[in-house]
Amino acid sequence: MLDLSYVREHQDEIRQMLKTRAPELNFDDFLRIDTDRRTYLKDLDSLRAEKNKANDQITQLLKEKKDPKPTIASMKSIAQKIDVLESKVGEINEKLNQILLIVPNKPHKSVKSGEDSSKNIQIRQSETPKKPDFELKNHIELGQNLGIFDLVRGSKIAGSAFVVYSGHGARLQRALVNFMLDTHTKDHGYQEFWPPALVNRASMTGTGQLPKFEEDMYRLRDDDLFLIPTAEVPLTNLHRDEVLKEEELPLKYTAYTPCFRREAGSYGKDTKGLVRVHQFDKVELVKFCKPEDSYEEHEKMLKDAEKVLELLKIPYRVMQLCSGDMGFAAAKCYDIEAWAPALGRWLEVSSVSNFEDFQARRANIRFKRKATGKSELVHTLNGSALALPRVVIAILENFQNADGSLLIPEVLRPYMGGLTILRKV
RNA sequence: GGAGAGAUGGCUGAGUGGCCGAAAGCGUCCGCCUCGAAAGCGGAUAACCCGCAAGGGUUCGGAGGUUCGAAUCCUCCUCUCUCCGCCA
Repeated sequence: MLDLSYVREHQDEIRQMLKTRAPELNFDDFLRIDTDRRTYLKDLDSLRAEKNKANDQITQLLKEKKDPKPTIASMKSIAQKIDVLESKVGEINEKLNQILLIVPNKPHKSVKSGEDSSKNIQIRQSETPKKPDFELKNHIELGQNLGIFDLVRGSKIAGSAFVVYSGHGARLQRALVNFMLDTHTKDHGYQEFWPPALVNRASMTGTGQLPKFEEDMYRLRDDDLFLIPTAEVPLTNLHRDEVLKEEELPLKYTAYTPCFRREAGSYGKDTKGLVRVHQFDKVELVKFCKPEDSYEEHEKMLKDAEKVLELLKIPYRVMQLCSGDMGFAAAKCYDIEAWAPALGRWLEVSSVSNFEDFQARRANIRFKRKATGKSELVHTLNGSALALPRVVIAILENFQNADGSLLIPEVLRPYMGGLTILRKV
């Protein structure tokens, strides 16, 4: 959510931003509603001041044992006027808030403007992926041959785009989760959490999934709960409606959770194998920090996420997203993409975003600044580190041998009971 | 699922119709003291909205209602705690 007075004072900038990021929004309507609201609010304030004065008079009269009847009568008529105006203001507030909640964040000045991913900028690349001297099998064939996951049965027990891992594949999930969590807690100083996978409407609104993207979420209608699409939601909402202490910032949190995405409207895209599934596992990083630190913390978080791929020795590149390719709530975003040689594609395995105060304003997350004694909104950041299925794809396709066996990345071996190579069953 | 109790500032907690934006304590900040600190003493300290300011307004879990007037009374909702039931 943007700051209303900022919007008011930077109309041209916001109008320009909405053109690319939310063309369906009628900005003039919005401004008109805002003006109306301010007019009514002023009237309401002065009426209330009158009422309060009358109220004091009544108190005084009662104390002096004089007759308060005439003052009570005039106060009654003021109260009626207030009632009318209050309901009007209530309606307007509702309208304004509804709009404000679907206005996307404005990109940071370092973000290039552009329509889609073609305008993204490559920041760096770990190494040039090397071409093997044998014919590569894709991850689906490898996975099936090695017996580590089963899409047909996933589809039988849940539906299409659900997967069941088995045997060494199941253990690989566990290994990846533990490896990633250990890396972030021991080497990068994040505090570990194990949050609920179901959250309420307020939480989903706080991080920006609602109200705009309700269609993309799995929802439990009877209880009005939502399956989390990412651990960002519960982790960020840990501090919803809280005032943090300046000296405890930045807070660095990490969690493994399953993630659930309906992927409504994306049928036909990436339908192959593990690239896009409805339920997947992910280790997430979340930070709360002071506004002046957020861009530095953003770069650090990116490095923390990259480190996982470095350790796994998976080729990757870092892209900076252009304005049109960024998510709704982000002010700046990097994607990390892992190389999948058999698919011949870079696969997004992480998205590292700085939301500035966009989520903090929605979720009311503040900190008390010592120098001023005032509370301010924090900046929130998050990044995947990493999403598992595409990492599995990258491992399978990069570490396969000519005979169809799979080399286990060195850092994972301790988590796989010392297993170094996975052979056909 | 049933019965009862509760929700007040950064935190704990008093307040049962007007003198309450709210006692007290903790915490925090400033000053005194000290070589410095601790302790002690004195003072300040909720958030938000409108306004250049003076000032005005809103907010006691949320939404309605009663009343001239609600933290306080009534209704509904949410959450927390205790007991019972069920259960991994």
